[in-house]
Amino acid sequence: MKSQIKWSEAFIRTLKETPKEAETISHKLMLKAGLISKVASGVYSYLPLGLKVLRKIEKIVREEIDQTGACELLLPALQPESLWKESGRISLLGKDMINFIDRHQRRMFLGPTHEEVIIDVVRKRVHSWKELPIVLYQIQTKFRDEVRPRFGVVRAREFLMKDAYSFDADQEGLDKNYEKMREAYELIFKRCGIKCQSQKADSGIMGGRFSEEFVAEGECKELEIGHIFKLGDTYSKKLKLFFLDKNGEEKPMIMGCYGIGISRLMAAIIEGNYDEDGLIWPRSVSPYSVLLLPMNMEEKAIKDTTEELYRSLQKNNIDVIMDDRIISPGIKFKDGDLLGIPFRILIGKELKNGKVELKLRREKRTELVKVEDILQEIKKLKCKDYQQEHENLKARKTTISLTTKTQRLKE
RNA sequence: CGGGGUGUAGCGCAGUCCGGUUUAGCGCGCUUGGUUCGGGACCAAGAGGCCGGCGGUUCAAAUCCGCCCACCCCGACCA
Repeated sequence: MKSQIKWSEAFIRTLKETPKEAETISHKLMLKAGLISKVASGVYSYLPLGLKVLRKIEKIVREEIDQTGACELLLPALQPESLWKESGRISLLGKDMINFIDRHQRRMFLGPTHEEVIIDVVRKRVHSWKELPIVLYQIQTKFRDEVRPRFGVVRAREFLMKDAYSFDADQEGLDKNYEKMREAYELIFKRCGIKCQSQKADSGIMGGRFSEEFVAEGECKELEIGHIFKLGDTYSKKLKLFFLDKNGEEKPMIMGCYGIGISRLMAAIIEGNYDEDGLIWPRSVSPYSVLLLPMNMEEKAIKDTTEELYRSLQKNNIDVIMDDRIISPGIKFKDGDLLGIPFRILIGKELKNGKVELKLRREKRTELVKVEDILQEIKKLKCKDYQQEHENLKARKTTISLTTKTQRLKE
């Protein structure tokens, strides 16, 4: 996906009026800014801008989950009934499971979750305590025929999810992996720019002994964006996921599973970051970092400077979108605000003084910057993000060492 | 699934109660020409609708009746 683009060539269609189907902020803004397009109730297309955000979120999720030592894989959406008969969960999930009969008269499901499939993968190739622990994850589309889809992407029938599964020889192992995952979650949500709380939860259809859900705070009141479970040996026993321990005894693996609703996370981020003019993306997930806003592309000096900045930002690996449309400025301002790109560089009347105007979407203030300094200025501001990243890294190390200490104390 | 609501042009709406002056309008958007150009510009001329679908009542239906469909909201559940 292009990290720099001309507006005229991007497939961006904003809406001046909000479609009446939307009532919540995130739903309204996603439609207005042209992030998504509804296909059916609870079924959405992600337009280029929306996909860009989704990919940025995925990137953060991958980085943090990889950091825990988990390995990414990709499981099928299509699942045979036989596996589900083994786990006995068909009646539990009930009508939420989308199913059909294939041409050979076999019933197939569109995966609402992947415990059955991942266990099948693991049980076919892991048989010894020496191979444990194992932690696997994927980012994939889930299908659930929700009774009542709502709020756009918040509760959809087809949605993107990160789901991880841990396999351990014993409860202590599970506790350790669970803890690691929980720490990763905290970092993920922090990096995505949302405040989150974890709380004990009902394990629901997942079963197991213990679970916690991560709830986004703020106006989206209690939106659950992540859930982690200590599953124990329930699934292992049913699906015959056994291994031989040190004494040669056959034992069920101890499992945990960990989900994050990626598409829902996107909605949660919006709920916590907007104003009356539109979206305000946290820098980490914004579709582009910089918006170049030339007042008039038909004026040579403005056009040349804009294109020069476009190239130099590009060269410096900074995501940039250039509003090269030949339309009245008001539209550019409104669209720009609606899209919520963190940095806006306006190229206009100050150019005769050798200056452009820098504005942060989140702030009201505009700053005049010399054309030749603007790149450094942007880099400097972005640098603050890197510092934030470092702090996150430090936080990660601290929490991990703290955990280790706590564990030692327990021992 | 239970309860409530909506369906008229791409989007937002009026008209529906009380059937006929309606050739079904308005705003935005769209097309063409011109003037504009620092916060969704202006003028002019256009294009675009079996009024969600099917059936019924009637001389006559967007409007009344029946059935169906789609979508939204509240509830239980979820990422």
